[in-house]
Amino acid sequence: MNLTVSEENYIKAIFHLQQAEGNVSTNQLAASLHTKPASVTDMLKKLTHKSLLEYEPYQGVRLGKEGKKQALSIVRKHRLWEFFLVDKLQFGWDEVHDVAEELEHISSKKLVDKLDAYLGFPKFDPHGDPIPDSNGIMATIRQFNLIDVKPKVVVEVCSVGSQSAELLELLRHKNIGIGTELQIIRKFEFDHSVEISVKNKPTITISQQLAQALFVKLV
Amino acid sequence: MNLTVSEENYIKAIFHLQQAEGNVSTNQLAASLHTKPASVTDMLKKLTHKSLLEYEPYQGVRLGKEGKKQALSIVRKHRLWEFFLVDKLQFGWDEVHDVAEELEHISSKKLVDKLDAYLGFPKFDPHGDPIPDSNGIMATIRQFNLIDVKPKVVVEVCSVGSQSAELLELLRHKNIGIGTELQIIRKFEFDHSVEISVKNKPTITISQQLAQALFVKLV
DNA sequence: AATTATTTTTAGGTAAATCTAAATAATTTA
DNA sequence: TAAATTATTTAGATTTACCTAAAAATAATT
Repeated sequence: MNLTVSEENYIKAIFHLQQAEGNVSTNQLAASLHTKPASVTDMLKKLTHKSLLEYEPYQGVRLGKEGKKQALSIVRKHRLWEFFLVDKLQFGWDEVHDVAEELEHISSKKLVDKLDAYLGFPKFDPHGDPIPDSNGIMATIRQFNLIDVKPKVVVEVCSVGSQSAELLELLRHKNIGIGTELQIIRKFEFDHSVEISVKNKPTITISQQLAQALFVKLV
Repeated sequence: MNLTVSEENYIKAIFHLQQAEGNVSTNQLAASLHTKPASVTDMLKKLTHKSLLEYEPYQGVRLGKEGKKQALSIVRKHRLWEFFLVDKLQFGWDEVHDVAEELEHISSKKLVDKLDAYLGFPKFDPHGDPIPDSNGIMATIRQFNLIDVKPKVVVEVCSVGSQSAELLELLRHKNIGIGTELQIIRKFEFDHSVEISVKNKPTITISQQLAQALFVKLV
């Protein structure tokens, strides 16, 4: 099933809007895609014809089985590229979205799977959203990037960004591992470093790079 | 100047066909782009209107100043992505072209420059073609990837693929450096390893990975 | 040089993805 | 529930990048 960039963007938008409730409305889609309702209706008909959607005129739309599969593939690519941009190319976590919007449409499955392996099969992207694996399965508990957590909050480390030797060494040195509880003390604007307290011991400071590699959940 | 994917493909095709002689013909372009001459004429008019080409009806076409700049930018992206795929994602040098054809159209300049830095500012892609730098300047002497050189040929090492510590250590161990002369003895199909003789000493065997990291010129 | 062959352009048409304006269905409100 | 409002669809155009077929320009050949 080969989709155009435009078709992929519709599938992705429906996927994101569908999350909580059932059907997605034409107007919601038009707003989300910065297009007009009439254009949406056209595309819904086309994608329904391709068996990607379940759509009844005037009743909104939801993804069909094949549509879900396609959506997960696009989301997987988007989030893997975001991870790559932050972890390898030193982009800030807040400047990767637009580039990933372009990269997610590169079609090679082999590329995506090799990228995934190269990155160490990360489970969460730099915004804390789960990355579907090559079978479309992803974690359900939402995690946060440590750098996004507000001061005073207590969190528990769930996973780390990559399995690189350098990162693991640094974590051991700082006594941080999966399951470690820590409290955010304060954040410094200048270099985005974060002051934390691990297991109620004296505070330490960790760099922006390290904070971005830690995924946590609220406790 | 924002170009569509199709426009970029025309600019790139003209760039490659233009290399030796002066003007590129409509038929040449049609063949190269797998399209029809009539379509080419349409696009040539459009790109001329955008001041990218110098085009006289029936006289063929060549890139203008702005067209050259755009072409170099596309070629730069294509070759950097090829380098990335081979050097980081472990693609074979012969399976990267199609994926790079897609990646070269990603527009972010910041992405390309960061990728360049991440790769260690390589001067040649995995096929030995020079990679333009961010100002569009590239090496003029054509180099070959060692893995492409036929048995019996004597070559001189010109540059290495990356500056990684692991690669440099391996090269020191094998007594290979910039300027080293070596002869290709034979190549093994099974694992693509290459038997070579360094400075007329007894032969040694180098892996596919190492051979792909070495760029050489004929002596 | 005149004819033939080739190349290139023009003219008119198609499919994808968009648009505006008008018509129709669904929902809300008085 | 009937009218008013909102949401959605239909109808008809537009733009981009293609196409085919025919006309025009250039090049090759006798």
